[in-house]
Amino acid sequence: MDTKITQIVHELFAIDSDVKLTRPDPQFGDYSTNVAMQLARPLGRAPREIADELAVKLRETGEFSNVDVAGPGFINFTVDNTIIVQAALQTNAIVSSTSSATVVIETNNPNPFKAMHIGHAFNAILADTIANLLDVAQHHVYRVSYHGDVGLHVGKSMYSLLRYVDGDIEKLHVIPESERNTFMSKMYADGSKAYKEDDAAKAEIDDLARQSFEPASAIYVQVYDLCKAWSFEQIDTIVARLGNKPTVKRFLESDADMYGVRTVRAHTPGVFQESNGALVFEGSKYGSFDNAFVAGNGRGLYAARDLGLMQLKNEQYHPQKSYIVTAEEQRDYFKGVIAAAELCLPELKDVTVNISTGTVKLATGKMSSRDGDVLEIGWLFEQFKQAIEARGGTSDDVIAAGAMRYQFLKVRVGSDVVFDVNEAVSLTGNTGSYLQYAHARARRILEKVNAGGKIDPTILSSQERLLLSKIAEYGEIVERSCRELMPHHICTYLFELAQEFNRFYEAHQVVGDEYELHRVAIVSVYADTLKRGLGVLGIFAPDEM
RNA sequence: GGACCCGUAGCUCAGCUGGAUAGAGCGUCGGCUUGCGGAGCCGAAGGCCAUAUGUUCGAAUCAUAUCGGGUUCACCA
Repeated sequence: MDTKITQIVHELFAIDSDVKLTRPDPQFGDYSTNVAMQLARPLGRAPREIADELAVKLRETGEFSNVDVAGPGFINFTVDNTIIVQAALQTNAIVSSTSSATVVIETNNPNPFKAMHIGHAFNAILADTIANLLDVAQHHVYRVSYHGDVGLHVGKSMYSLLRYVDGDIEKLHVIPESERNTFMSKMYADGSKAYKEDDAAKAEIDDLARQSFEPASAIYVQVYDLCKAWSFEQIDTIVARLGNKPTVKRFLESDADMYGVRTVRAHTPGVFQESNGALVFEGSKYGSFDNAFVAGNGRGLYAARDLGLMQLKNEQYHPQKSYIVTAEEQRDYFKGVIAAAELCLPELKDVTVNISTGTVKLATGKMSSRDGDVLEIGWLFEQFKQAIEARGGTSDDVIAAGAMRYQFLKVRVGSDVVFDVNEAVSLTGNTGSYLQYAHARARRILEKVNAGGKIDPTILSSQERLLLSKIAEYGEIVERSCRELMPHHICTYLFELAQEFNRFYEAHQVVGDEYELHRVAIVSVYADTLKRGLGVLGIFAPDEM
């Protein structure tokens, strides 16, 4: 349709224009373009005059049932019902503008030896959904995870753990699986506290941190290996519970370290400078800040490991793009690491992209792991469950996860999420539960009747037309979400879609009506579209709840 | 202090590749109700889109400045 208009503009005014059709307020028509106003300047003529001239030609094509010029020079199009119905039935035609690429994305990266909280859930859910978008865009997607299994935080946990075990690993084995997360969380918190308050403990923890690279005792190895395994089990379980798709590989900092350090050394001097024994990258020249990649004691730091990780990913997958989703605190930091990586390894140019998220704040106040004021993910599941059951519904993890995912995904990537448990759990308004319910309700109608009817364009009511037109918009919305890697567009759309359906539903009887076959067909397309959209968000669309 | 991000209704947010009267949800107030699942629908009130200047036929959207908030600034991760 837009190419047709471009063509007419060219014939009439000999100008190449970039005609984009937008969806105006329904009162104006089905589609709209402001091309006349854009042409006003180059042509030196009044926009309405140009619009009128274009409108005449456009009417002659016979493709539109109505062409209007309105306002300062908009051209509004109304198409025939047949076109609306056709478009609603062909929503899967998402044209991917770019050709398929190989893409790597970290869909979760919590550290072992620490507990997972709501912030980890946010990161994992968003990253996984972005991976879904990359899937939809026909890329070859590898979902991976990355975990910090070495360093200071390990030292802190090991300090408490070794004291707890006191030479007897059996003391860990007797801890029931259900209590491990809390236990590990406490171990880390205790070690953290000791590190801050006690100089002797600090020295010991520093040594235990060093041992995460080169263990000095058999018991260290035993405890470390067991707790690390526990952590990964825990992480995998929770991430799956959140509705994330499985990852294909787990990268570890302990593996990345060697690669990174070697690369840093190979480019010193040059990319890196030596300063008091440390190897430093002058990130301040690249919109970041000066940062040590290798410490004065020769040990690799976080940045070196991220650099090494980029190499590992490249060796394994040779991706055209590699996405890392992190909190905004790491934004400048990653700018530096990426700049350094591109200088050391030209083949990594323009590959790694850091997508930074906002922070999760609790409506009750700031979240702080130090004060223990964090929302534990298991607790959150329980809250959703209770709220749904309080409404007389039955809930399982899949439904609770859907509600949770939506809460995180509905805001623009980069915005903070203010997580109000009561609001998230309220189940009314713009929530995942509303959409899940909307889907279940539509499915229940479909259960009661025979399918096989067809939508009849000649009898569309205004509500039916609005609903079908909204359904037809699906492809455009998903395309935009994929292009921008912003899932929230889909959330906004699906909510509007469900609202449109509820208006239709309020106005029309489906079952038993003389137009039953026609309406059932509409409900069916609607339910499928809603389900598909929720699917992209990783939200399960239940048939009943 | 430097760099980056943000400031839209009482609250939480969309809208930002410049376009028609700035939209939702929650909350408030008022309707609908013998219903295919009311977790709904309809309506009302509520906005100098932080402020100022500029660019433009046209600015919530772009630019500059100011004010207010956040993040970050090497041997932690």
